[in-house]
Amino acid sequence: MRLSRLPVATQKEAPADAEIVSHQLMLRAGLIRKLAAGIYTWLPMGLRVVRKVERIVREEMDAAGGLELIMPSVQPGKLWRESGRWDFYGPELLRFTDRHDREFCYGPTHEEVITDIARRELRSYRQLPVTFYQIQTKFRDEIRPRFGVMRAREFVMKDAYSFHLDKASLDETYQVMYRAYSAVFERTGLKFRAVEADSGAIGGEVSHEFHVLADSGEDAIAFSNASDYAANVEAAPVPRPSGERAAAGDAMQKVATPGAQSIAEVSDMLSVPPERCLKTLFVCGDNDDVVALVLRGDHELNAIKAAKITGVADPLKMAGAAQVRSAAGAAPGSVGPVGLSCRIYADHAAALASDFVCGANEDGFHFKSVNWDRDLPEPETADLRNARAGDPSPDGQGTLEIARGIEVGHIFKLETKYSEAMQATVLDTGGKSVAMPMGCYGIGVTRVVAAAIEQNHDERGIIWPAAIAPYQIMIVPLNLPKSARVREASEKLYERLQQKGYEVLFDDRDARPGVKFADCDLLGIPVRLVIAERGIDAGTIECKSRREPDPEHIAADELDAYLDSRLGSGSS
RNA sequence: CGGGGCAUAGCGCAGCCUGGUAGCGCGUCUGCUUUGGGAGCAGAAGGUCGGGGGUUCGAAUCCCUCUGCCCCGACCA
Repeated sequence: MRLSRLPVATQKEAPADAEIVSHQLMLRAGLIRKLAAGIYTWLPMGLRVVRKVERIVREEMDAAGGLELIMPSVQPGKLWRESGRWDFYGPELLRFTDRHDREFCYGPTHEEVITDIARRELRSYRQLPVTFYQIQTKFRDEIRPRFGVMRAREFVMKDAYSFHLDKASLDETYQVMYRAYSAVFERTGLKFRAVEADSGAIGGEVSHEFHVLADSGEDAIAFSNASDYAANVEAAPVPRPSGERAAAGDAMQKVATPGAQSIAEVSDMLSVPPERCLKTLFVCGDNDDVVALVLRGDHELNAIKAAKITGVADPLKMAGAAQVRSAAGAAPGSVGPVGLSCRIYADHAAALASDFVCGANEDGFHFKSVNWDRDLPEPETADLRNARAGDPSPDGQGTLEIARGIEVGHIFKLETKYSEAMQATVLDTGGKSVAMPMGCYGIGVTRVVAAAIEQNHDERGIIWPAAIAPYQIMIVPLNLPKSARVREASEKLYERLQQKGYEVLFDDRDARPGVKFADCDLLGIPVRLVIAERGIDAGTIECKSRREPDPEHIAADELDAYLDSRLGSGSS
């Protein structure tokens, strides 16, 4: 590709509404353009990256036995009524009617359609197991699209669905997909981690998310420093601590804490460390009541764990100030578990505290030297908090560290949720009709592109891993208009490298060197080859890897070896 | 959905308070000079000031309204 023929110019400044670095760089480098909130055009340079990712995904899906198909993006509402999701899905589902006033939606996901396919095509256990997949544009009408294509409304996703005779077969395919996903992200050249995740509303079983590691990631993931264990923090269990509660000391005492609302303020005022200040959170119960959750001041409530407690509303909803006052008789900053009549659950660690501080349920007052069993009944205990760095790993090996991640893949077992609702059955070996257990496996293709940039960039621009770079090599001739030798040498090199199968950008513009270097860095092309009079005289080519600080001057006949070492063996 | 903000040239912004026919930087085009890290000089093109309505002799500017976009919040004890 000759840069002079690429009409999309790079930009020095990013639009003011681009918040995160990947969004800014994608705009500046001319990868994408916004059409509307959360809706983007992929320009030629950006599309190439999307295609690279798609190709890796497709190859690994095929290798794992997946069968590619494409389902419609527009889906009849009727199907969604069958599965029960028409009413359940909410405003994220973009709905509309056709001219005959029939209901339709733009697919945010394709369980209904694939289950419909399966129920029509699959009759016998002999056809199973089978995995279908597609790479397709989806639409979710997010409340608040942001971060460019990272959290867009329209996006490209690979979704796969597997169908089975029984649970054992599903488990087996799940493992196959787990390995396929690992292979996909391995090949992209990104640093990633597979983590245990909350499976959400469906099924109790553990699912796995694949995260691209990046400091800007929206998810926190916990992983052991001594084993393979890794989990989304929201799903990481915190085992009950083994220690004994220390003996109670002084008698409970009420102290004035005027103006002290937060744990930090109370802790400061009373000179008691946060871990011995217990906080009490009121959440909505199942039926109009409230439930009190007690945690150590230095711990964070885990909403997903809390919502799983019987009697607590799911999804979790914090009680309003009025509800708190009627339950505790004080404002949120001065409430505690002593004397409450509602149900109380204490996090394991909070239940282990002794001589602790908590709100006195009277505005502006706290209790000191409070002890379970002495000053208030032993609480029911539960795992309520987020895991944090330094906690013991749930698998018993090592301690946890926390990293940030961007969720780019998720695999989970649907079991028979859809096959039962939509009567997707096959005859088993005994001739009996059984609903097929299903698996569901997604990869956010366009999000992978953004995540790759979040993980790989510097102040000059993008640093593509070679496997997903839009082009592998940029030829930068200097003083092209005036030097026939430079023109000849660079044209020849351009020709030769393309012949070898490399994807090459040729900066044949009449621009100053600084402009060319800056664009090359911004675009993140892995290898830059500078052609100038000097090098021609010396018989060398200046080769620079985007990842390395300094160029190397390589003899012309060593070039292939250099490229091999930086890009892997040639061809695309 | 609640709260806040913004909308002026392709991009980044000023002008608005205090009404008088729109400006800066980058980019684009032409010419000359320049050519190893976003060059210099000279010239040029490009704007229904988001839409509609109102006030006024006169509105980018004041008022009303609509639309679009952005930010914050939806763990706080």
